[in-house]
Amino acid sequence: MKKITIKDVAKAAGVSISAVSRVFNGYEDISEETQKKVFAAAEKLEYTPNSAARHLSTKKKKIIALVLNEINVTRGVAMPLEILGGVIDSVDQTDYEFMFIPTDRKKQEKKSLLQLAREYDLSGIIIQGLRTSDPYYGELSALPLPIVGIDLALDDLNIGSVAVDNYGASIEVTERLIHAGYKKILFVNGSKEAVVSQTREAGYRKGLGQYKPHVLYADYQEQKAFDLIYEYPDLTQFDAIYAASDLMAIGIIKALIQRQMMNEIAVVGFDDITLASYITPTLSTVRQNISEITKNAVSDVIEQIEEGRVRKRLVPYEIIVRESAQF
Amino acid sequence: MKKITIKDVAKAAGVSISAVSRVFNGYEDISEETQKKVFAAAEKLEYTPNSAARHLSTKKKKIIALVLNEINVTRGVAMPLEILGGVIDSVDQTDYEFMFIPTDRKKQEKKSLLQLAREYDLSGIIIQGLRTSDPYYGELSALPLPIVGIDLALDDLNIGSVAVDNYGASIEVTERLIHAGYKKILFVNGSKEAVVSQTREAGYRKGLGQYKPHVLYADYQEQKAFDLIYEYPDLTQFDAIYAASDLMAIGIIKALIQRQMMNEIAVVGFDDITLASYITPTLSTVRQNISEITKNAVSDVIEQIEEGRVRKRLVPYEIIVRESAQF
DNA sequence: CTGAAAGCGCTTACAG
DNA sequence: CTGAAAGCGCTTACAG
Repeated sequence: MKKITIKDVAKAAGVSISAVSRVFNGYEDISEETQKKVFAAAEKLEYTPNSAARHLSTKKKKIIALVLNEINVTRGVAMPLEILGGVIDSVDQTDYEFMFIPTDRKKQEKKSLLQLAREYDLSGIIIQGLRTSDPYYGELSALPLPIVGIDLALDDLNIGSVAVDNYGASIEVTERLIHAGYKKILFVNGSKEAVVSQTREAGYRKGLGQYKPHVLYADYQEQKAFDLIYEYPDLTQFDAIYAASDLMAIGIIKALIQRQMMNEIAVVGFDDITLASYITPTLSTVRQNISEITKNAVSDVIEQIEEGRVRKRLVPYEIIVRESAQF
Repeated sequence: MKKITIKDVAKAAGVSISAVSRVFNGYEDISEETQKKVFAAAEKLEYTPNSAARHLSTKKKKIIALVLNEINVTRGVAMPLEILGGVIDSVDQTDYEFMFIPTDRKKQEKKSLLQLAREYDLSGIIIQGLRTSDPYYGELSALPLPIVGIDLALDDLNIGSVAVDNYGASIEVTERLIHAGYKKILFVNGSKEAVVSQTREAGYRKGLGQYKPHVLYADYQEQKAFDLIYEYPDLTQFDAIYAASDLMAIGIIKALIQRQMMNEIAVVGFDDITLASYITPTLSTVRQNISEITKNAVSDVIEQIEEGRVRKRLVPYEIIVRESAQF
């Protein structure tokens, strides 16, 4: 493939490469005639400035990276895709460049976040899906770089965060269940390492008040949640099950149906994934507004980059009542 | 954020920058001692070669880009995510770099594929989600660059393609329906512009043989498919409906249930999205093996880059019989 | 085995 | 308003 560089355009337009560069960067002090010649030549040659060269020579870079951890774990859960799409759309409306950096445990061990930031001259990072046990998690506080975590509750005041109000939502779910007469509530949590898990569990415990907590862990997996409930010795001690994710709630519903106990136990999930409204019975759950989250994440990193202000932001949730739990 | 460059490492290690570069690029003719000093210095400084500088100065670039069109159209359909994850995993196992380029109509109009390729010095492109009406679609044939389309049936022998055998699958679905006694089959297609739509429809027509085709279009939308079937004047003229996507099939099932006709009409979908096995009745469909598709797409672009061989590849499908159609 | 130097394709003070 | 030149951080023949 033939390379077309700024020199080719300059020659074709009969001007210097400085002139071409200035035209492409929207400088004001360029005669209209030069602009026209440059654009004409560029168009004819299908010229685009080379990204690497531009990045290398430009002073103030404007690149926001979205670092997504473990995106391909669960088939059928489109949340990382929604986040990706949302962040892309938001960044597109600014003059920042977008960069997508998928990661996982192995990659984290090979290259630190700081190295990643240096490698690509990042201006700021939005990161999602981290567990407390991830290498990047420990690195966060020391990072000399604007950073916003999604679903990441760190006390560190230098790290931005945007998350649905997991704590408040869990309190409300629990309290409403209690008010509706469900006082023996089992909480099926994901993993102890996920920050969201901890927060949701804390809300559940808070919401319970005087009532006794019961917590099991199913690692955010439908099958594990199914097994847990299917094999649980004495389910009659519960009248409601609140799961930290819809997928686990669905596993629980299947197990309850098998055990013919769906009528005796209410089930509430979290996320409002697509499946929630398609299964039978339809699933009551807490909806996260992903596009609200991504919009804020982007505007917050930019604010952090440009003004240094760090925000801890909670995005409102919505409780969706469907067939699996009336409360 | 302090920049650490090759100079800092060279100074810290007490060698020239050439030596540092050679060590990082795995050259053989470097004394072990130099290697150790360089690695020690690099580690201490958390140095990583700057990507832009490296790209600019290196001769043979090795970058494979995944261009995904319109990723955020349908909530709950995780296929683009599966493709993304699959391509990332495959590229990770090679010495090529991965780059993600999301696009849409507007972006396509602003920057051509050729310009994109030049901007990032791409070695090869994997592209998915194109419709025949997209600007990039028309550009494909003239692109002087290794390219593999997913779900893209172009006659052009210079463009690689990997796709499930849409034609064969549609023939088999149709023929099996006929053999099972369903001879009045309605085909609900997506859009006329999508290449996959055309291929699936062709298979349907072929499989019908002597029987009469009936085709409607619902733009791959559940709601449109629902409306179409819900309002269709005389459904008794059909005994089966074959939809070009699961999502439309689900809309159709909902409409048939509303009209109390689910028992009289068999429904078959395409894709095997997660929802297919969760709805009631569970959906018979054609499964695409996404990971097989992505694996082949990556190995095919690389083969095209390195050896110039272009493949047109069909990946096997699997017909999944569930409750909505026994055939 | 090692270093000095040219060059990758841009941007941006600087001088005119 | 315009061009020549330095510099961004690397890689890679080249000479030793």
